[in-house]
Amino acid sequence: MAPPNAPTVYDVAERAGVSIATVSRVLRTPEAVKQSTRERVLAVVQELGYVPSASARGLAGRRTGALGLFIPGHEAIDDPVEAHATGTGVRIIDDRTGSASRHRGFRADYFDELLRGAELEAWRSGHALMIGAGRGDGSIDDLAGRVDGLAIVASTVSDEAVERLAARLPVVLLAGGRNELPVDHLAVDNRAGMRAVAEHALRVRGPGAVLVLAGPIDSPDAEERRQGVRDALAAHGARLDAQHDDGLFTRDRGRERTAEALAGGPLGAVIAANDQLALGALDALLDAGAAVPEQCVVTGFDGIEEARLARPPLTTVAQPMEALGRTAIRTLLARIAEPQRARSDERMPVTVVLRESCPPA
Amino acid sequence: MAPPNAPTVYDVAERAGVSIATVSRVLRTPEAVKQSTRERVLAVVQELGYVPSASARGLAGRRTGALGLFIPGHEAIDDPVEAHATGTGVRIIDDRTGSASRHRGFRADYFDELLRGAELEAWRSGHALMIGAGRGDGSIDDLAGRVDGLAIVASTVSDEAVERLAARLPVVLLAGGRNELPVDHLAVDNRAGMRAVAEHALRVRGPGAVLVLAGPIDSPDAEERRQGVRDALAAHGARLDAQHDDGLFTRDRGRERTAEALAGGPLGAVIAANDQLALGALDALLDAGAAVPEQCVVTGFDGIEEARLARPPLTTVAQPMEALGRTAIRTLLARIAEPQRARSDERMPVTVVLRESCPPA
DNA sequence: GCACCCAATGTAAGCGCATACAGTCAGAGT
DNA sequence: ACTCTGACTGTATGCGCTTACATTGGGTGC
Repeated sequence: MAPPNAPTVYDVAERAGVSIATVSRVLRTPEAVKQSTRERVLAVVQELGYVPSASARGLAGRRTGALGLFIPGHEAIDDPVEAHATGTGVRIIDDRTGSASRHRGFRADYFDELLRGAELEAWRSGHALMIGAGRGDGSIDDLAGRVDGLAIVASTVSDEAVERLAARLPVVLLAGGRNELPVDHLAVDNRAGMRAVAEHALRVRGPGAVLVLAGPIDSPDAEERRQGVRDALAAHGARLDAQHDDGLFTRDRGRERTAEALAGGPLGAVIAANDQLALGALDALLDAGAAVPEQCVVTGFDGIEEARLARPPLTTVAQPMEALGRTAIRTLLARIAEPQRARSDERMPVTVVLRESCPPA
Repeated sequence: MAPPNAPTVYDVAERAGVSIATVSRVLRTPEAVKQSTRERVLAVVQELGYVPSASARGLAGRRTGALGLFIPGHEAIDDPVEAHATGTGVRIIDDRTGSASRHRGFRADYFDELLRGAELEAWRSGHALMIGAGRGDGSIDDLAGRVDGLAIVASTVSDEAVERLAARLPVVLLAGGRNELPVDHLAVDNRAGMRAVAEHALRVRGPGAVLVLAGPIDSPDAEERRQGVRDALAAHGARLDAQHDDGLFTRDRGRERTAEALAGGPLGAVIAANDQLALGALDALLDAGAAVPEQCVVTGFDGIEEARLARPPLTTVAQPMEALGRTAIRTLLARIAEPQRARSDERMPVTVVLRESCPPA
């Protein structure tokens, strides 16, 4: 069922009555081979089911023909549906409320599109795409040995590792605000996007206080968004009665902090640094019986699918994930083509998506 | 920024004052090297930022250390949010109803988990995971040349291509009912799952007719599910007044057919072969003012996220996608370890998830 | 003190392919 | 008829690593 008898150039060459160089040429530079020869060789290739070894090709050609994308690792699995998968037969569970989340949120919503964009662009350029998920610097080394260029989602790997890798192959860093490293950098316009949505929220907010859920203090992205909120607050006149929370990027955090704030008085707006926090805020507001958006408007950031499907649909700032993926690959290709070009530091535009949770004025 | 000066074993060996064989041993079989030597070599590896070339290793070792997963290709991109991504700055759009879908449904909901499972398992076994998306037999050849084993989602590649590849390396076919090919096969228990959910639907159905949305006639999966419905109908007494539709797997199809059926009289149950169809049925029922589940119950199949978030939440049969991914890799590893083992043909269990659209009795 | 053995390391031979370089040969030019 | 040119094709080398086999040198047992 799986004999390790893969044919090589030698087999093809012998059978076609040519040298291995000709076989190689037929595959790499077909126009350099006489048509009759080419056809004969291709026929043998077909007949033998010959597939060139990427290893040999990579070694001889000093390039692997693959590009890498390194994303944060998966969370542990803890899924009631999945857990069953070890048994047999059919199991029936009661999940009437649809609460049995499959614990994937972040990954599926955020990275799948990135991956799609990257893969599409890699394919266009004739490269394969190899993805790796962050599980320590070791795993990225493994990836690095297999590719001609590497796109790394920020915060998955230490700065030192990035620098070390960058000395070996083209690297582009994705997202994250930092860009002190001597590598190409690609991010979204967190600050402007956040400012835009925050200004809108402040403009249409209800009568209560403003709550800012600003996210982790050690996240460069969160920091830029925080700055965007400051811009918006400043633009709306000196000091607002804004409450502020620095913390996790989780839905639970959003719910807790919003509930706490509500205990201190009515809220007129919740401005969250990501969609998870905003969804948590929605949870708390609905629990407390506060009408969204009539009494309190809510905004998020990221544009995950769950925000769209929330009730009410969540106003947010959509990141162009697919475009990010595409651009990351393009940046990589540009550097591969021209190693000495100036370090790029691109910002991708974002889109404020106005939905029911904070509708147009 | 990207000097092509990657250090090799020779550099490390020279600097550490050993032979390249010793360097290789330190990395492959550390226990075979004296501790003092090992430490000296590792120090140099660290210092030079040495990363072994996967190509050279693959060529010399006759294995790439990578496994492949081949999934259906991406759909064309047609996304109002994404389309903006070529400009700059911040754009604002009005999507109050949350209808600006990002056109990813299938991919994100279905394959991300598969990918996660596969990757997790590959990582555990010390393999890298390479994913490829179906764009013709050519692209899978490219993948095949890079990996030690290949998991292929059925219906992405022709049977001939699968056979050809299987002659070269271990292959496992995922999903799909067919299994005539001489390769390992892995699927879910479509029939039993469908029978279980259909029996439940028939048991709790409303007073109207039963509509079966059976999916494409050329899909092996759909055929198995169709059989499951037949089983359920038979178990519920000979002939039911069931209407039947064979066709696409899309939401629009579900909506259309359900609307047509409703025009002919009230429905008591809609049993769909996948979640997209079921969601379409929900659309049509809500349009028509039919109460779900009071008047008509609805069931789907797959367990995509959107089913959980639908209103009402959709009763469905969840596939253990992550477990499928894991098992696919395990199957591959088993065959790599023992090429002559018997062809495996495993069925994974499914979970009927009862939600509001067809609640427990 | 000598033959032996084993642990540690070195030597050398490829792995399958790309490619620089060296033919070969038919037709063009003189 | 002879050289020259260019289109094709063959020869030979090496990419960076793994690994079978050879070598070395210190114990061990007698």
